Amino acid sequence: MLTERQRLILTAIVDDYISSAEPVGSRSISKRGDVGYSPATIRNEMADLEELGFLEQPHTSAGRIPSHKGYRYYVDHLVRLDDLSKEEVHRLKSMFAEKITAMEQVVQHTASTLAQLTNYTSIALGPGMFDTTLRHFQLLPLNEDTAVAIIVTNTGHVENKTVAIPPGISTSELDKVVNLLNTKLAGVPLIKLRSQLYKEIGDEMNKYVSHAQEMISLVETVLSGDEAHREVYLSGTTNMLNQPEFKDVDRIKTIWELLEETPALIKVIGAPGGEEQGTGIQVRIGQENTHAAISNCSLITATYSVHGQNLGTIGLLGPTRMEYAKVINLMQQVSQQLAVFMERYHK
Amino acid sequence: MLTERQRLILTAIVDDYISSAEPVGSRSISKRGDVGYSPATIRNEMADLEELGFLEQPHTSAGRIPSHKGYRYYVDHLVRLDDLSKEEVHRLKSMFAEKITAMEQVVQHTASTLAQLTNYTSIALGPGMFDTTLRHFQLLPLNEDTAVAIIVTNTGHVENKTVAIPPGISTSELDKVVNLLNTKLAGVPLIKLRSQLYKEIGDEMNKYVSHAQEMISLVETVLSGDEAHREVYLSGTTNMLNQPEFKDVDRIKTIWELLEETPALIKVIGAPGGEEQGTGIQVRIGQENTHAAISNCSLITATYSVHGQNLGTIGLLGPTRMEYAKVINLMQQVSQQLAVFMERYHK
DNA sequence: CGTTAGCACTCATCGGCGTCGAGTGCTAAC
DNA sequence: GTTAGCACTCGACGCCGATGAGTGCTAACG
Repeated sequence: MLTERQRLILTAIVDDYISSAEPVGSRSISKRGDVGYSPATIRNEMADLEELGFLEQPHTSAGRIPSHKGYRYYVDHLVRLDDLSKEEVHRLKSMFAEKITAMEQVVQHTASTLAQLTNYTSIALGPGMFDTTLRHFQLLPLNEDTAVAIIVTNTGHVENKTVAIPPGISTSELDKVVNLLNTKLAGVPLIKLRSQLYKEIGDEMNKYVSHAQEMISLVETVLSGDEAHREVYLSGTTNMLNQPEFKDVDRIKTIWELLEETPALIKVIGAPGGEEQGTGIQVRIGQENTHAAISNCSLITATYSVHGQNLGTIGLLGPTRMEYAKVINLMQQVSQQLAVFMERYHK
Repeated sequence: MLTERQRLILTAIVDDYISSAEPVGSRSISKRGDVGYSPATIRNEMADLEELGFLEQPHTSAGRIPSHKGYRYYVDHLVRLDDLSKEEVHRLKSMFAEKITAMEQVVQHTASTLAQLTNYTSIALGPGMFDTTLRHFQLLPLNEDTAVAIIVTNTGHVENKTVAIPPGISTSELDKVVNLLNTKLAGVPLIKLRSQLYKEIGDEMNKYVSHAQEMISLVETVLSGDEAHREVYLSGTTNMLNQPEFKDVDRIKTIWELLEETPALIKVIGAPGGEEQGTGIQVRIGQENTHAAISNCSLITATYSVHGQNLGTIGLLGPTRMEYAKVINLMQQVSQQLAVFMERYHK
């Protein structure tokens, strides 16, 4: 579709613009050395590229900047993934070489390191509970009308919730119920927990426990909402402010409001988008993002999974003028390392 | 120190500036009606007030704005606390009328409501563990080399941490240790937990448990760091961007970096400052704040406590040009309501 | 003697205007 | 096909002068 020369020039323009943030003119491309043509020739090609929709001009007498389509073509066909710097490799390795820690911590730490290495904002979606199972359930009374309920999953995730104890229930009855739950429901996937509740232990409850109905609804309260509950970790949010495209407060504001809104964020980061050559890395450029607030941002995401089961996502958010080569490269590395870690962790 | 008329004029200027964010001139004060003097007279008084350090002039031919000293005097002597609006009262009441929930949730919810009502940024320092005691300790193996440790306090707070199990330790031994800890250390204040560890159970461990040393250091790992660990909840961070004084990106940046840095934030919010007439409300204006990033902000904090024991703090951060009357009023209400809630909660 | 009207003065803001220069598109020559 | 040359466009920048809000001072007023 594009001639070799056009690809060469487009690459040069995108690279230039990524590092300078200013419209790039024919003269500066010509001077770079890697494109051996005069400004005039380059100008002709640039006019063609603009007609084809890969470039645009902020105003008549300015240089060109890549359009979304231009970035997309660049990411899909032109970007060259050079090697990571030693520092980057070191930082990544050391992260996964640490002592055994909770899965969530690793994800969080990874995201924060990515934000530091790239100077963009990282958004990490913590592991979901799709295939996690109940490891342990506990109900600890704090006083006569309150108790704290604790759920531990096989992945080591701990959820807790304070609940009211229905009046007239003794401690021994609570214990009985908790024991019943642990023996009958241990190993059951969290998402099936509520449906299994009646099936497995409804009868026994009615037989052995007074106030059975109250107890069941108590347990239901504890379980409710937890399936959908996902942690979102943000890091490097102030990095955004370093980018010249966000020197305007209004633009920051809409983005920031999105970042504060966890559910919207989950939707944004989870949406499907352009996939980068089957590596699980997705690149969403500008309006390819579902949310208007980041329609002039690019979001690059990597998912982490175990046994083919997608657990969560790590994303990097920056301007469309993003260092795609560096970021995609980093993401690939991280994705691989995370996969190894998860395999080991889940055994 | 100031004449009645000076106080009247200072009040008018501060009020005006708070609502308009622009230097206020003699003419506009005169026109307000509540100060029955001509612009000329007011000009004379303004010159005096400036000489005394209560006002300053951005440039020669502009109006006056309050200096830090001016704000301080206003807050200490002039501010009039009018009644809260019905909506505000309603929001506050409904917050504490909710069902029994975890203390942390109430604090968090309170802070977020304050941010919404005031359009400033709220910073809440979660309850510390000063007088909380150990309610329950648990160690759940996830696989042969990892376990998740859970600590529950008498206030219903749950901490958890994933730890490595020293090789060669059986499940039954773990159980033995956990039981020992629960029977011997339940009710012990968290801050004394580590020191009591050796005293109370060192002997028994050595007697009944193999690998005693490893087990003790395992438990120590679990306990380490938790005493100092405080949750910080932010809310309404984007509200900052609505203030005209923060339309400049650089200023936002330094503030935001502070907000991202939990330990620094704890220090800032916990520092002592000007106290408002013995109500526990503290007002820190401009450079009274310990951190340079917020030297042109005001921070108003209220502490919540139980039995005279200070548990945590809720703060509101805004420009020095803050609606002191409204905010102080709200804070007083919240502080009282929180105290009642905590009393009830702690019983 | 406190208060106020009058007036000259200061200074930030804003729109208009000319200059500058980066970059383009077109044409003609190589 | 490539490139030098050139006229043209247009945003950025700096320099006015006008405008107007606000001041400080002085003199008059009750």
